[in-house]
Amino acid sequence: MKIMREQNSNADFSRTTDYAAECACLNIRKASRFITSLYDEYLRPVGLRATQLSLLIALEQGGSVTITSLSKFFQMDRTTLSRDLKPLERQGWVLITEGEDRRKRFITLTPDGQDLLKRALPLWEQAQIRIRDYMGEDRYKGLLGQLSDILKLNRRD
Amino acid sequence: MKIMREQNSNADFSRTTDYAAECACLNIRKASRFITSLYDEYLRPVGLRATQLSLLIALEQGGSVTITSLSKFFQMDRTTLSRDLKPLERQGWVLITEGEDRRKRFITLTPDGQDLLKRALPLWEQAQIRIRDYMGEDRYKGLLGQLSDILKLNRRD
DNA sequence: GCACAATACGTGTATATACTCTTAGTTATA
DNA sequence: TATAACTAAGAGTATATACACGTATTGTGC
Repeated sequence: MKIMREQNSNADFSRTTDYAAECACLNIRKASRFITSLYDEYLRPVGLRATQLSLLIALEQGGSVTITSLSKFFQMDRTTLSRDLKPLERQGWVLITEGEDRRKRFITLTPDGQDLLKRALPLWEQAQIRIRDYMGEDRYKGLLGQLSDILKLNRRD
Repeated sequence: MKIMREQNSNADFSRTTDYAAECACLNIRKASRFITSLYDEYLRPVGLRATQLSLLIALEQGGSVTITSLSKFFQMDRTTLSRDLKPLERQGWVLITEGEDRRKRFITLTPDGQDLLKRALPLWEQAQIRIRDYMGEDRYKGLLGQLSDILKLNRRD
């Protein structure tokens, strides 16, 4: 009986095309999942995730910063960043201390965190090269440009 | 004392530029966060998140499908999809039933789910228009093309 | 028909994400 | 100076994400 048209794994998503091909959100989330898993894979030997590496790098180069300022840099909710820091603190890679203004908390990279970062950066470069070589220099730069364009829509400063 | 160079909120991330400007993962995650929050904002009146809307649409147009086949369509881990469905099931928007092959579970959109979808789609269109108008038709299409290029790197079929 | 491989799925665990509400501390103002 | 407004952060809750491991079911080769 042809009624049970989809009672198998070869589902027909063809009519989904409009949405699937046009939705910026769906497509950027798909790409984000994939890219993240690729970077995570490269970073696995040192036990870091992509997001965590980005935090360590920002801390190494930004010095001692507050949670709110770091969250602005990453254009990320403050409470998200706060929770992202927890595993890093537990592992002893970052240190969170009180400021003179006792509302503020300052985050600092520890020596252990710096060591880890030294080991992680070459792995990051490999992932970087993988994507760049695959896409080609021009398309890669184009992508980065467009991603940065999108974020400009968010500027409230 | 100039030692306390960063003991304030105006942290200097300038030297982070190399990484921040070049890392595909960081930039796509930032853009993904922003785009997602934008779509979520438009969808809030109907109590749907962007990811959830994408699931409902796929189900409406794909019919009754298994978890694994749906996860492949979204290029998403099977267990992630499984958990994404939980809130939708709890709200009565999708129904999960056993197949003849008792390993399989078939997911179907309920009438309530269809109603919700009808109310949600116009909101999705508004978000869609927002981004498209901002970027311009050409850049928008370019972005979608590049996101889809990235995913081709993942093809193992 | 049975042993083994392959398939489909769930659970446990951990990170990533953001909204709402609350608390504590600081600054501005009447 | 007392109070209101503002700023910085935490906690509660809920969704999104994926890996490792385990279990049940089905298919296959002999």
